[in-house]
Amino acid sequence: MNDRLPLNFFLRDVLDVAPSLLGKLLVRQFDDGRIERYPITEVEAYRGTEDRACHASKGRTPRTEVMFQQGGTVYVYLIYGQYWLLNLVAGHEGDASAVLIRGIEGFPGPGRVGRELQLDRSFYGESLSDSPRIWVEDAKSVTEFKTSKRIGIEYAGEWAEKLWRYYL
DNA sequence: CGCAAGATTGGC
DNA sequence: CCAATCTTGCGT
Repeated sequence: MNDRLPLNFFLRDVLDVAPSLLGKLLVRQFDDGRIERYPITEVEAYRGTEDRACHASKGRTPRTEVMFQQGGTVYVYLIYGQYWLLNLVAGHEGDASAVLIRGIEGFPGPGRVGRELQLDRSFYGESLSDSPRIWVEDAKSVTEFKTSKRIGIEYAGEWAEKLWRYYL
């Protein structure tokens, strides 16, 4: 099909939004007009200021600001000075939660996702409802998926134990 | 203003 | 196992 997910899809608890994104189509229209659709295969939920693994746990900063706003937007940031990681902000204003897109069909790994989609700083705050270059389309719901602890956040103490990684 | 650490990846 | 590469938040 070809329908963009409505804003409401993202205005739910991130623990509902994250697994719901599995199998959905991440769509990117590049500068040359080319459009690619990638089924989402792996995600992780980062939930609010309490979650020590979530960047929002640092409070409101220039970098985390978009997560504190209403969901349905893009949160990107550069990691290790090399990779732009893609997150989709979830929840209502103040929830400060987001879903990290860790893998899409053909491109496993958050860093590879950002590279394939040619992301950069300009995507920060982009609206998934209006953007002409990035959005998510509905697809047949996934009935089965796995969960595990989130990757690379050993510093988060008890929060590192949460099974908030969802993958096919 | 300096510095250590980071939701990673790829090469040795 | 470890370097690459640079932004960010925090301490001085």
